Order: sequence, then structure tokens, then C-alpha cells
Amino acid sequence: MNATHQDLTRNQTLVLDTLAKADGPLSAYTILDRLRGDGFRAPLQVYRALEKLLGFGLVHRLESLNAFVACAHPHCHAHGLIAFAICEDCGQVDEFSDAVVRERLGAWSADNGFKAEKTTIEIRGHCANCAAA
Amino acid sequence: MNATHQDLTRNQTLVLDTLAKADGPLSAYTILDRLRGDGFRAPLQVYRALEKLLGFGLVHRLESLNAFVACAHPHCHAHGLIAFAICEDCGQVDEFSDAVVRERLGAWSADNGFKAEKTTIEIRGHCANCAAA
DNA sequence: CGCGACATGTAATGATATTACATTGCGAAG
DNA sequence: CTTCGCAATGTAATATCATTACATGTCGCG
Repeated sequence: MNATHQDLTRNQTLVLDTLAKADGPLSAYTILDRLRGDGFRAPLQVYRALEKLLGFGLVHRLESLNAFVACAHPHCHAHGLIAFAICEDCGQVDEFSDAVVRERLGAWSADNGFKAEKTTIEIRGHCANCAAA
Repeated sequence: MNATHQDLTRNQTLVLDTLAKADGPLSAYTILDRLRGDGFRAPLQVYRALEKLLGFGLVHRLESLNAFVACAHPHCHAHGLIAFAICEDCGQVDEFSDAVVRERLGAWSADNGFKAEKTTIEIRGHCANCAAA
């Protein structure tokens, strides 16, 4: 039942490949523009593909950027909670996960009777390379 | 140099009061609509006030909602890192902070030479009340 | 075949945010 | 007191992000 890369439709494949080839997050409209040559005409084509890809865990949405990235670790499914470090200079995104953080946020939820569905952690700042410059 | 409530301009005060009276996050355009009677005509009036209030730490932006809330603890300045639990049913937002989480994310940043400027933590889900129903 | 489920195509619109430029109010320097 | 400069404000236009509504296509299966 977990969708694999094989199950992707043409549009989903095109969108995922576009994100995978990009060196950073892309907005839905940027993806659209890059796929005009493949017949994409409307935002909805992109949003629909993204919706599925997000569900499959192959793509992440960066809320603070209103943009999307291909998952850096598409193989290890069931990665608990993911955090992103986003460089405001070069746009590079580093994806990581921390068991302790997951545990602490889980504990807070349990203590407060909160049923967590989705957790967003995004650190905006400057990566090592750019901070050096 | 830390701005106090006294220093706020008329527009900033109106926007902050609107958020403080609201029972949940408001979008910039909702704030605008609520302040039409006070002479607000354009989005920029709201965005400019919000920009300052965010800088003062009196207001937070919820990235996953594209909306804003008044800070729940406007007195304790220098609150390290803040997390939000957002109920998707009733819209209530719970603001909390966790030293261990801050520490872990800080450690990751240090290990990776990343200079963090701003960290966003948002948990979407269902609050105790709504989960019960 | 004919139906159902899902993916797709297209247009229009809604929602969020910024750019550009004009104006006003007010304190400090001269 | 006047002029300068700065910050806040006002207004219009536009850019950017996302969804709703409706029509069409594709393909497996009874």
C-alpha cells in the first residue's frame, strides 16, 4: 500500500524529478514554469501532483517559504519528525531529524491531550559556507 | 531600546489590540477588515504594523497558517524558542517552550556551523477538547 | 460494452504579500 | 523659527501562492 516510485503517474514523476534536480526549494509556480515544455499549463496540475507526493513522503513542504523540496532520504520511510535548516543566503536546505526533539514534543502533546497530526520544524539562518563569507 | 507598549504607534496599537481580542490567529486581511472602521484601507497598513510588532516580540507569525497571533507571554522577553500547538478544529493555539528542544536544535546548529536566526515549531493536530468530541 | 474510480485539462477566482511612490508629522540642527 | 531629515502613514498597483468548479480522458473489471 505504500506507494513506490513505480506507482507515480506521469505528472507526479515530472514534478518529483523537477524537485530532485533542483538545488533548493521550488515554489509551485516555478515548477509549473519548468514543466511548460512538458505540457503543463495550470497551477492545479502542479498542486495535485504535490499533494500526492507529500502524502507518499517523497516531497516536503517548507511552510516558512511556501515552497517544496524532494525528500533527502526517500528510502527510509517512517522517519518520525523532520527538521529543516534553511540558508537564507544560498537557499540550501538541510534535512535532519532528532529523536530527543521528537520525544519532547510528543511528551508535551501527551501531557496536554493534544493529538499531533503533523509537526513543522524550520530553522532559518545562514549555513556554514555562507556564514563564513 | 526594547520597545514597550507605550512606544507603539496608533496603527501598531490597533493591530495588536485586534489580535489580542481575537480568540485565535488572524490573517492580515482579516485584521484589515476588522480595522476598516478605524480608517484602514490597504493591506500594507497591516503588514507594516505586523512587521514592527513581530520585531518587538509582541506578535508571532504562524507559518503554516499564514496568520498571526498576539504573544501569549508578552512580559517575559527573551523567551528562547517558541513552539505552537494549533488545533485544526477550533483554531485555538497553545504557545509553549521547551529548553531541551532549544538545546538540541542549538546543538545541531553548532555541530553544522549553521547560524540560526529564527526557528519555527508548529504542531498541527487536535486539542484535548476537540479530540474528545 | 458500460460503469466506476482516478488522473487530467482548463478557466476563473480567491487569498496572501510586496513594490513603488506620494504625503504627513515631528524632533533636532542651524 | 525654519529647514532638514527621518519615521510613519496613505494609496494604488501588482506579484505571488492556492483553490474551486466543471469538463474530459483513461483504464480495469463485471
